[in-house]
Order: sequence, then structure tokens, then C-alpha cells
Amino acid sequence: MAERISDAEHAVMEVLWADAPLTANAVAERLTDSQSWTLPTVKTLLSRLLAKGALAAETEGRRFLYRPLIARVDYVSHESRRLVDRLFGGRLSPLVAHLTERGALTADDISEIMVLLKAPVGHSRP
Amino acid sequence: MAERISDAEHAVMEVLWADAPLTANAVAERLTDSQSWTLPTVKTLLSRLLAKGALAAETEGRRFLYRPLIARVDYVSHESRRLVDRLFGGRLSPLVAHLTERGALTADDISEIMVLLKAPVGHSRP
DNA sequence: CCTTACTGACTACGTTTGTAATCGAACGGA
DNA sequence: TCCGTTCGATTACAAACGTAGTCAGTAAGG
Repeated sequence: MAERISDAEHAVMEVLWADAPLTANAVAERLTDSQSWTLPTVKTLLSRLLAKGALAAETEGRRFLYRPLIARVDYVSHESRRLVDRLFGGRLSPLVAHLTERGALTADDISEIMVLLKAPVGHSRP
Repeated sequence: MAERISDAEHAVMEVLWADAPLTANAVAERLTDSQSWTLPTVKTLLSRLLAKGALAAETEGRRFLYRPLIARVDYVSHESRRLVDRLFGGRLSPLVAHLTERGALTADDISEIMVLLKAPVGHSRP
């Protein structure tokens, strides 16, 4: 399995998940909106992600085109599970219970989730 | 606001959330089940948590009795929000959607959550 | 060709984290 | 009273992280 992706690295991954492949410069450009990193910083993060096997780089001329090697959905799954395991004993319902108690859910959230849960998770209907 | 609590520190907090106040030794004992830390390690973590203001220590004779200063529910809220913000744009429903898609929910989870969501919440949305 | 601008690589450095040894003070038993 | 045990405090140190500067190669333009 992949090594842990740090917060800063995650920001870089998000850019590449949104649009890949990209050069280091392109990544840095899209990051300056959210972060205030210099180009060298972004390049370091890209190198580390490359070393971790989270990215692949295909050389285009003199520069690199970076692209994610791990899917966002996998990363998200992994992180979600990590949190749920760590804080809620692996069960999702305590999370939802917690959020409802805390009033962190809007009415829209609730209806959306209800719809999702009614969707065919298990099939085989009579 | 509290400084960030690391993973190792979190394990210590869990012990104290389960049962407080405790001496350093008592904490270490309960941790050896899950972690394989030596006493000095646990003491370091306790000190750091103390420095971060996450714990209070009331001196009992020659030793300390540690107790949490931050509530577990607050920590959990904070961490949950952090994850949901970071990975799901602040919305919970995508998390649920994600988990259902991934088949990460048992039937029991689903019915429990349905019950929870039917409880009166009622909020306005942006 | 020769210079320049751009690119990845390498280096740097302070902080946080994980993990632990050691030290000095104090308490308790002999 | 003296010593060993027991605490917390101090110190240590490597790895990871956040952030960034410098270097060397090379493609492109003149």
C-alpha cells in the first residue's frame, strides 16, 4: 500500500486529480489560488509524491508531466475509513449520530442521505 | 484553540477519556494492550499533551493525576469536520454516498442511520 | 555557436512526531 | 539515617514535514 500522503501533498494531489497530466508549473499555478507556495516548494512536494509512488511522471521533452497513480476514490476511502476506525470504532452510524446531535447536517443533507440509503445497496427484491 | 493532537497523542487521550484521572503508570498500563510503548514514551506524550493544554494534571502526593481538558465530543467533531471539509467539500452526503458505493455500510448501519435522520433536526441551509 | 531561461535535482533547515534513555528529587522502607 | 525505588523533567535523535534556495543541464532563441 502507498505510504502516507501528508496534508501539503494532498493539496497537490487534488490539483492533479482535477486535471492531469500537468507540468510542475501548471500545478504550482493552480495552487497559488489556495496556497501561497513558491515553485520550489511545489516541486519538492511533487518529487516526494513521485518517490512515494503516488504520482507517475512521463517526460515530455525537457520537463515532466505528472499524473496521479492512485485514484482519488481510493485515497478518500482510505482516509474515511481511517477516521471512522479511529474515532467511531469502525462504525459509520456513530459518525452520523454525532453530526446530527451537533446540528451539523442541513435538511438538504438529510434528504440527500435518505435517498442514498434507499438506493439499491443490497438488491434482490421480491 | 487547541494545538493539533497527533496520532500517538490521540491514543493517550482515548485512555483518559475512557477513565480519568489516571497516573502516568495507569495510562501506560492500559496502553500496552494496544500499543507497545515504554513508560518513558507514554510520559513524553503526557507531557506534550499537558503543554498543548489538552490535559490537566492535578498533583496527588508526589505524582500526577492526568485528566482531559478537552471533551472527546469536541475532538471528534473537530476531526470529523476536518475530514469532511478536506475530502468532501464540507458536505456529509458525499461521504455517505461514497461509503454506500463502496459497500462499506452494513444493513444495520443503514437502518440505524435512517432512524437517526428521522429524528427532529431542522436547520436552514446557506 | 553562444547565451539565456527554464526544469528537475539536490541541498537546507526549522518544527513536529515517534520513541526512548537518563537525571535529579523525593518518598518509603530498612 | 541512608539507600533504593519511583516520579516527572530533561535531553536525545531519527524520520517526516513544510517551506524554500541553489545548481546544473538543456532546449530555444538570437
